[in-house]
Amino acid sequence: MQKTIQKRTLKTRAKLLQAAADVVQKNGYQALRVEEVVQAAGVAKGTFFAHFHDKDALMEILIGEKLDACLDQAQSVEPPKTVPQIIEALAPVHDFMMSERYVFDLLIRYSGAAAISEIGPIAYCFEKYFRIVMMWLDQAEVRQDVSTDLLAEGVQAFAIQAMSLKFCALHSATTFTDRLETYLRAWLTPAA
Amino acid sequence: MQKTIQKRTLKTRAKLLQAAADVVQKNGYQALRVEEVVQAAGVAKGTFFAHFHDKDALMEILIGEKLDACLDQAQSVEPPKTVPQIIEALAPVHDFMMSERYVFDLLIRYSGAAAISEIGPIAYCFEKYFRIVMMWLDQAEVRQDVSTDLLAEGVQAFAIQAMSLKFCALHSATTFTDRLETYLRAWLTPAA
DNA sequence: AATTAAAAATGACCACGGTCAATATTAAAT
DNA sequence: ATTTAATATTGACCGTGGTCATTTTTAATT
Repeated sequence: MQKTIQKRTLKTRAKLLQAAADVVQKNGYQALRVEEVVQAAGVAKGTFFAHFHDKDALMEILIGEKLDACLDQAQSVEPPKTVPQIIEALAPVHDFMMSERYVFDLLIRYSGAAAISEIGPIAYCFEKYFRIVMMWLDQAEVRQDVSTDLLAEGVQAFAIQAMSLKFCALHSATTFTDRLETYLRAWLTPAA
Repeated sequence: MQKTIQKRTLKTRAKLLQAAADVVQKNGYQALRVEEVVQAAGVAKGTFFAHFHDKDALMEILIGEKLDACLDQAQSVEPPKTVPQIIEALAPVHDFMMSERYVFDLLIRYSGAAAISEIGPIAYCFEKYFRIVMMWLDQAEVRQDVSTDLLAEGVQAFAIQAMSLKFCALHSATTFTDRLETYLRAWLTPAA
């Protein structure tokens, strides 16, 4: 006999994911308790950890799914060509990333998290973010002296920087959008 | 009678900090347990939380102190003028920031953490990092079309990006230094 | 020296994430 | 239909961060 997945397994997993989504819906990601999820799903606590390595693994899935949807939304509009257009197009993505401190922290923590040959849902999203921006930049009015790969990586770095500062009381005089615009103008269209 | 600080308080606090430093010395930051610290200090657990709001608050102090020392070290050398020199000068700082995944995560989490009118030790260090880099850039061979403020913020953003990717199995083909050099050349000396 | 009220220390207790040996269920083989 | 071995579920239990009512200590006042 070899490893076969029972139908029950898929059902239980679906119940857990649904229950978790419901719990998040009610009080946000930060407030989620494993105990609450298993009660809502009608299973024992041990079952949870048979399906997800730890609480973070569940969060990665939930947040990853949502972020993926935001990226699809960003990709569905007309490809932006200027800095303000790029920022506007990415707004749904950035808004979700900043929606909760907890979400932002988890995203950063798992942004590059990948065991060998097994990329996590959040790392996958960061790759997708990168690819989308790169495709835009290929057709946009930006500097041509460096590769679009590099430019796209920079956009990501600056977006994260601007989001970090958004959570900081000290620097909150400037808005996220204004700050990101300043960064990206200097990065994408230097010596203007 | 008004709030007066007893001599005992300072002594206990010093004992806790010394004990914590010893514990970190032995097994690193990640492995530190509050229970171990209070035992080494010879006080009760409750005392710990009378002195520090939570475990993170202690970590902020310990890691902040160390990072501050690294920044002093960076500042003690001849002001760098080129990108490779800047990277070399910052090496002690970056090395410490990347020394443990736990350290890096905590640094990011508290990089902008500041209650109104009370800046934390780590946020203070990020300010210091920023000021040092800004001073260097004022005298360095870099682009002049944007402010050194902005350039220094960018250096920080790219350094964090490069460090994040360093912890990622996927992108580990390129070294941290090489990646940061690519970023900073494009950022500080565009259209070359 | 005795009194006293603020300040500090204590440790039993709780919350919550995570473990694992024991039990129950599934589905393939007979 | 029965057996059987892999697979899934269970819930008591543990580790560790954090709380708080109670007790002890300090230092100013009489």
